[in-house]
Amino acid sequence: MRIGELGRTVGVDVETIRYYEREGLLPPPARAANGYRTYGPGHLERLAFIRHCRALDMPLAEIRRLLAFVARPDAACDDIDRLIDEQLARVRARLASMQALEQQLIGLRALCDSSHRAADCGILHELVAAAHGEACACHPPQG
Amino acid sequence: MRIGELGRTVGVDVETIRYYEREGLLPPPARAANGYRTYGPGHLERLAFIRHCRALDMPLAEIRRLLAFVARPDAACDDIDRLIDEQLARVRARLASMQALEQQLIGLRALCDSSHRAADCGILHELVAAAHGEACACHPPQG
DNA sequence: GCTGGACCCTGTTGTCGCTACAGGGTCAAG
DNA sequence: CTTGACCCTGTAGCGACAACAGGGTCCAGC
Repeated sequence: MRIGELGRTVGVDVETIRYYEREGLLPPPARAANGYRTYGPGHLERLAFIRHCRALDMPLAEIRRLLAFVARPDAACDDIDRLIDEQLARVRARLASMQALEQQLIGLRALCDSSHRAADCGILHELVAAAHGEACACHPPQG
Repeated sequence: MRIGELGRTVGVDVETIRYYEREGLLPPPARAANGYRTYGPGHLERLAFIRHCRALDMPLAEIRRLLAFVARPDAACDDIDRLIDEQLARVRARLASMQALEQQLIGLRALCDSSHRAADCGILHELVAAAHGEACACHPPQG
């Protein structure tokens, strides 16, 4: 199996596969006489594993840690739990800040809903007022 | 006003201010005899505007567009509305995908909650199963 | 035999929004 | 006269790729 077929099968770009190899996430495959990379089912499985973890938005460093657990099945799995918990905490923190951001944008959008000149635009006024340090819908006094 | 005072006042790192100047977001200030940058109230206002927009997670390219509107107050503000709408759409799309991700991680976490060997870890099994293309809690059949 | 196009290779550079140096200059206080 | 805070330019790094440049390889069709 060559790199193109592997990429199509797993749904990963060819350049990304080579990148994972450079980064040590995927072991270097055998080479054909012409220098082409030749992959086996083990590579396919490992790449699919990486892709799945990436779909869960895990950074490559954490995937590396997980791959180490796959290789050592006798280790305690407390660390795996902790890894997922950390990941969940990060996602939730990011979620909260994005929800706040959504509210700010909704407030800003409500200030302008008809067609007029930029000079009278509530959105622009609000942003400029913020620049003056005045109270604004985006950054109310309570923080 | 020198760069350090400007940075402290607005709450922007000194290196970031120089970066904004390089990127053309902030006009090059006058220089003192010793070469130090010398800022006036106009710079302060503009930098605060940028900072506020960045707090709304706008990419620098969009802030550039907004700054162009501030400079031309007679332009129609439809584009400003559209810009905020686009921003809101991006935030909401990201929000939806992060909520899905949170659910996937919760499902994954539920598979393992006691101390045992990695070989028996439900999380690891699930991730490996995903690598085999089998149905999994993270990527259920309906997509 | 020869050409076109799909595929493969290595290596470098670009993306975004900073951040962190390295290696120097300037200035006021002690 | 030295210390330390501040300033300068320029370059490299981050994460996770994407997008080339500039080549080699292979197979089908004419």
